[in-house]
Amino acid sequence: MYTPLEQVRQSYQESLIATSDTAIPVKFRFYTDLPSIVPGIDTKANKQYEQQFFDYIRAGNWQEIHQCFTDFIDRSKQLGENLLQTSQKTRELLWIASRILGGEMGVEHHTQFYYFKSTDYRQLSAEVLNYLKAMENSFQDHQSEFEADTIHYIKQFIIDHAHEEISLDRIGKEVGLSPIYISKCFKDQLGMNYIHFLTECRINKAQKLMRDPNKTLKEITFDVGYHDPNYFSKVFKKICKTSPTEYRNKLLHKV
DNA sequence: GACGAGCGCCATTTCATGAA
DNA sequence: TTCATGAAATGGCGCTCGTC
Repeated sequence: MYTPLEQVRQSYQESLIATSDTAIPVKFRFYTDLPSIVPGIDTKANKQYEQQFFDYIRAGNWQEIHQCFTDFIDRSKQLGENLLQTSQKTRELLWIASRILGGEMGVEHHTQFYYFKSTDYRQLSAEVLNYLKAMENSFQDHQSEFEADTIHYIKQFIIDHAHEEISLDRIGKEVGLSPIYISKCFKDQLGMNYIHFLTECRINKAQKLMRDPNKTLKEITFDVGYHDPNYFSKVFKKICKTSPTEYRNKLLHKV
């Protein structure tokens, strides 16, 4: 509960989340008591972890999603967090994952997050894994049903060859289709242009390469498929809202 | 490394055509 | 009618160069 008037908005938002499912068998819920996704670290870092978790869902990276939940439950157990609170936070994350899959990606699934019956952390882990398995199955069904094989192949081809000289012409020859037709299908099915997808692949790879402090930005520029460090810097800033140097400094805790 | 200007090429869009 | 492709116009991307 908040007393000052200026905190009404915060109170309202928290109430919306807390009351999102009336089927939960608890009388009271104290939102601020819920543990964070990574117990023991600050709020900002937690936000980053949560953002990464959402990216894993969007990318369909189920191995990492499983790992996130396992890590969260293990850490909560080690820190002696209350089981009910951990269970509630887990439900919240599952619910968000469900919203991303359904709302953003059109994945139909019928998993109901009523409540966990678990009486210890081991059972909680097992229940969560079951929920995740069901969600993953829905995701896989959706993929096979709606994503044409050709577009899937082209996506993989771009990911695998993003660091090379790549064009719609080359892809067209690879799959035996017109570059113009490929461009149209790509936009229709993925909602983004071919070049946008290619750029994101390159920037993602660059972000990973920046973890190596021995690699210069010039080297990374060439490693990801660009030929000009200046242009790479411009594209990186446009996509990431920060310069390559600033990003790397934050990554390596040099701020 | 960051930024801006300028240029050429390429991707996208729109419309049209032909084949099945 | 649908699918695959082509032509033309247009806008934006990618790059170079110069400067700080």
